Amino acid sequence: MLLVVSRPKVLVVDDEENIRFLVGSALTVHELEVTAIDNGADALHHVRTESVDALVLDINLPDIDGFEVVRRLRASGWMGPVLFLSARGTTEDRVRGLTMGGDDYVTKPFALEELVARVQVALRRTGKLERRELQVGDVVLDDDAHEVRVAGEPVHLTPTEYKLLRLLLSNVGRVVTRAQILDSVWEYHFDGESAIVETFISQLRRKVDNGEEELIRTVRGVGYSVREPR
Amino acid sequence: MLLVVSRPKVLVVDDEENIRFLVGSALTVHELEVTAIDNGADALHHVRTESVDALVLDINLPDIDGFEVVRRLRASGWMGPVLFLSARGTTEDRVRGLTMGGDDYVTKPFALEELVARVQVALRRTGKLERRELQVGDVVLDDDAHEVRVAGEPVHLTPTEYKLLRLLLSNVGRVVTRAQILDSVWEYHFDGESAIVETFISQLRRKVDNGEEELIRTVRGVGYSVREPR
DNA sequence: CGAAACCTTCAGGAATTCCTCAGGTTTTGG
DNA sequence: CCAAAACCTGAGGAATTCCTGAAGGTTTCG
Repeated sequence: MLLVVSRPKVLVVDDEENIRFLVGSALTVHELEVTAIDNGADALHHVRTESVDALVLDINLPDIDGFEVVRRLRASGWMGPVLFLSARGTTEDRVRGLTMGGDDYVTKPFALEELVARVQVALRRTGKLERRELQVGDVVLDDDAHEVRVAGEPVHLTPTEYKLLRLLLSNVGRVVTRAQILDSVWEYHFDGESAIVETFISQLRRKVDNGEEELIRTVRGVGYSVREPR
Repeated sequence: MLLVVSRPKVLVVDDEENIRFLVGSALTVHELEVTAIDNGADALHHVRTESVDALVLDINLPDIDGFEVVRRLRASGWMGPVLFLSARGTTEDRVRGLTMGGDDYVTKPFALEELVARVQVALRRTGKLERRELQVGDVVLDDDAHEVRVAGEPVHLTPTEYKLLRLLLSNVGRVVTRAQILDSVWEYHFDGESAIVETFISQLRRKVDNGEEELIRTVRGVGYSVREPR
């Protein structure tokens, strides 16, 4: 059963088709609902009539300057976060002045991953994006805090233990093979004879498995799995 | 449902179109309600008939000198804060003499960021804008006073230490990676080999971390985080 | 210009984490 | 029921990561 939570809505405004496509794709892949517009006037109209949670906005637009777009939006009461895009050098000083506080800016060319990350940070700050958590039973893995809690109590895991638990939890109900584990947690592509997986599984169980009902199940000859919570 | 809180109103008076636009944009983006006027007479009229919480005022106006504008406003009982703009050198001495009673001045060319910050400080002083403080446990970072207090006692931080602490506190409950730190506090996009983050974390801990329960937690292999207060 | 404050690098040492090994336990198949 | 296979787990040295003081260089301010 899948509960579809309404996803945060991001409006991307840029006159370059190319940028719109790239940024739009990247954001969509990361579970955001994206609309793309190529000019300031339509963008203004869209924000005012639809609900928009965040704005990615080029400064050099064909009609209305990006700053002016934000100025007008603020004047009409829209308070959402804005991420400015600008070509390096041209407007850096102006941007710097405008982007204290909640807003942010990145200069082209930029790394898509970074841009996505910043949009997500902004959305989390405004509460539009929930925490990235994996939960099974009373074990919670919080990717933002990079912390694991068992029955509410924080439990300390080493980086490798964390990666392993993360892999298992994101495959609830499925068996993860030893090869998959080696491939994903370590970067071995070979395998063969190493008890390293067993060693870490063992440590994980000690830290995370609270006697009652075993969280990590051994599937003999195959790998390990975490059972779905009833 | 949207609750529109009334925003502080700022009047910008300058005869240069360019300045009006820049300053106006910067202030609007930062959630202030801005009106822009290009001469002294209209400015006088506006302040007297509308409600204005703060004034950004060029000294060299085409009609009435900026000083004179303020003199008359004070005479008619308007007590709001004034931020003078002046070209470097020309009137610095005179300004200095006039800006005792809570007013302030900046010389052109100025950084927008700085100007916005000063307007905000003035508005907070007069109670029109709430204070921005970040607090976790008994550590308080006061952005207006640019001051940090631990258990009530002021603690001196260098600018870089301050930025770092600010970054950590504004991401409570979330891990800030070493890369994010370098990106945000320094402006490195490159490298990975520098103990500089560790060095500053170390100094910060010495100044801010009062034995009891560690404020800044090391997340090995990832970065640092400040845990939410329980 | 000189002093003070600040930033940055470096290096030794401390703390943590990784990973192999070896011996024990459980499961499987005949 | 037995033997082999598969798995579990503790220990300890090696490797990595982090901490922190000191020293040199830079900037700021009077």
